[in-house]
Amino acid sequence: MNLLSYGLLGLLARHESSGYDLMLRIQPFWQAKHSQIYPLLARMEKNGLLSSRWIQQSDKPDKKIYMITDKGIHALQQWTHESVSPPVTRDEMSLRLFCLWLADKGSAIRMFEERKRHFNSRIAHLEGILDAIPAENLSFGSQAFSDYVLVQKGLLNAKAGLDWCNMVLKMMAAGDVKEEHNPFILKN
Amino acid sequence: MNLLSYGLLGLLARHESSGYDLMLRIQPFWQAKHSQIYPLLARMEKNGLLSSRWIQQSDKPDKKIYMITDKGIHALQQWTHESVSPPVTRDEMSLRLFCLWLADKGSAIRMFEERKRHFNSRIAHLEGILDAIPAENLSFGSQAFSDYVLVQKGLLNAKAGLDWCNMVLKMMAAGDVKEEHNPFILKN
DNA sequence: AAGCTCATGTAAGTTGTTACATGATTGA
DNA sequence: TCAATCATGTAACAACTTACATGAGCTT
Repeated sequence: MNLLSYGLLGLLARHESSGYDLMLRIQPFWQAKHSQIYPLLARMEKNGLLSSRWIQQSDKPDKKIYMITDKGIHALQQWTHESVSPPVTRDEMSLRLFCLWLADKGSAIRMFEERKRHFNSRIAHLEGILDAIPAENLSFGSQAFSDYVLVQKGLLNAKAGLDWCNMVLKMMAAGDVKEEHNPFILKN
Repeated sequence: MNLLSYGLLGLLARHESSGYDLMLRIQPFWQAKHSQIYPLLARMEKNGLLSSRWIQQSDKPDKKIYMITDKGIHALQQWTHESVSPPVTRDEMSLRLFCLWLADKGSAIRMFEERKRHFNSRIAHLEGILDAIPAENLSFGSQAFSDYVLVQKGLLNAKAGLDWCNMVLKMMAAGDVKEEHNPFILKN
């Protein structure tokens, strides 16, 4: 039982869905390809955490719907009591910044503009999800509250990233203004 | 040549260092264990991107110092021209939030408090790095500018995460206040 | 005496990516 | 007609983690 499998279990605890659908639902919060998800679901079913049935569709390909079992619910609740491991972020851009000093300004600007586009589309996507969350009953035990909290996590993060890009672009535009007079350089 | 190897190349372009030191230097921005770094450095040396020499130490174990070769510098500069792939974040907490609605409030609060501690220690660590960056010559081509930008990236991110934790904790403390009157629920 | 830091490596296992494989329907 | 979406799977490979292995010096 790895972290991804608990994520899938958490999604299936809300409502049954196909592997394809799970892949799409988990995407914004945990990147996983279908080639990782399908075998994992099969293994989880073999271990009795899930059950499945096939749904025939006339217009689209048939699909396999997974649903969580009592054993699955139990495993999920056990997991809730364990401590959470710290986040792992692997961002090529961080590594790129190690050698920003030997890059030309033009390609640096393009890199930050590209990252701004990334954050803007992520913000748009998450705000779309946010709009779909029912505003009534946003109290602790509700699924809407879970969703709200999770989407805000991504949203605040993406906005911080966007702010950072804008800060850096302004600093680069300010050019060779001496740092004593540069309003962008703030230690704290 | 994977992303991590470019990261190591970027660090070695500044100054030569040991595998152990590289592991520590890369840690705050890309989590990698020594067991991944040592074989990678050996492979990079075999491919002519790095060279190495042993340094004897009397008080501590001997160490192997790697330095970047001309071929390594060239590879690094090539990489600078390629497009940057989007960040990948794997945070168990996001998955945990999928099923926040079936957790008890007490363990939820503990989870957020733990995450606050994580962000606080990360902020303290990054501010330590920030203080070591020379404030003079923070203009584009300098290593100090690279460092400043990179540390700000992590810092703004951690601060956004901390704000998010505090927001959620306040929402939970507000309890069953109806959402129309709850000042913490803001769409946008 | 026990555990941490420094220091380098290997072995075995898990996780994640890319590519292969198929095939109908819908929209540009 | 070309590409995308829906839908499920396998195979091969790359990336990453955990555990094994060693050993001196320093701190509690």
